[in-house]
Amino acid sequence: MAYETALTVLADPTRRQVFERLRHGPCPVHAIAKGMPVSRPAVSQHLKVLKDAGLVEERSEGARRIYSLRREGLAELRDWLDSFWDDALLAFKIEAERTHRHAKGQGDGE
Amino acid sequence: MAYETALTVLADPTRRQVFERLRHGPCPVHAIAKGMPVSRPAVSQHLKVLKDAGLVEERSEGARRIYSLRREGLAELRDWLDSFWDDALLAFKIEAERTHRHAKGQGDGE
DNA sequence: CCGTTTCGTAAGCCATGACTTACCGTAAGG
DNA sequence: CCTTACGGTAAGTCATGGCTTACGAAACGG
Repeated sequence: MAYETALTVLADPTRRQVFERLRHGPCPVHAIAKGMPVSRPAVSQHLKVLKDAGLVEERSEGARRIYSLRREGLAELRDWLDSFWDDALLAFKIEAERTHRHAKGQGDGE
Repeated sequence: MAYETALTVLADPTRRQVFERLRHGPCPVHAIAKGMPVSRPAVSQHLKVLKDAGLVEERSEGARRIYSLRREGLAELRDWLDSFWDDALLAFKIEAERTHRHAKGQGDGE
C-alpha cells in the first residue's frame, strides 16, 4: 500500500483513535466502539477503510471479528519520511554549488 | 507542532505535491504554481496551511516570497510512527504472557 | 509615475467523506 | 426454535475544506 493511502487514512481523528485503540492488542468491534464518541457502524466503516489500507487485519472468531494492528502498513509511510532526510544532504550540496557561482539572474528554478 | 497536524496537512494530494516540489530547494510561489493542476491562489492557500503546520518556511525577497522545506516539521510524525515499533515488542510480551496462562474467559480486553 | 509582476485574502461554489438510523445476515444459547 | 449478541451494509444528511474568480497591496522597471 502506498504511503499516500496511509497518510489519507490516518488523517481522520476518529479513525486514528480506532487505530491507536489497537495498540494494546487485538480487539472485537463492540469493544472498540465502547468508549468512542461515535456509533458502532461508524467504527465498522473506519475499520473497513483501515483494513483496505493494510493498516489492520481481521480474523473471525465465532460471531465476532477480531481486529489487530498491521504495523507493516506503516512501513511505506516511514520510508517516505526517511527519504526527506536522505536528500537533505543532497539539497545542501546543490545549494552550496549554486552559491559558489552566485548565479543570481536565473535563480528562480523552473 | 503535533504529529496530528502534519498528518492532516499532508493528507491532501495537491498540498503534498506543493510540499514535494520544495524538495529540490527553495522556490517562489509563481514557480511552484507553474506545472501544477490548480490556480496560483490555491497554491498560496496550501502554502499558508503548510507554513502554519511548520512544514515550510517563508522568506521575503523583494516582491517574492521564497518558500523552503522545514524538515523538522516532520520530526514529530516520524517519532509517532517509530513509537509503534517500540511497543511492538511490548505487545508481543503481553500476548505471550496471556497465552501462557491461557486466560480464555475475559480475553476480550476492556 | 504608471504599468507589470508577484502574491495574499475574501467570497462563494461544490464535491468529498464522516456520521446517523435502519436493516439484514450469522452465531450462540436458553 | 426463538431470542439475543455481534457486526457489516445501505441510504440519506450535513459539515468540512479545496477550488475558483475577483480584488487589493507591495516591489520593480521603463
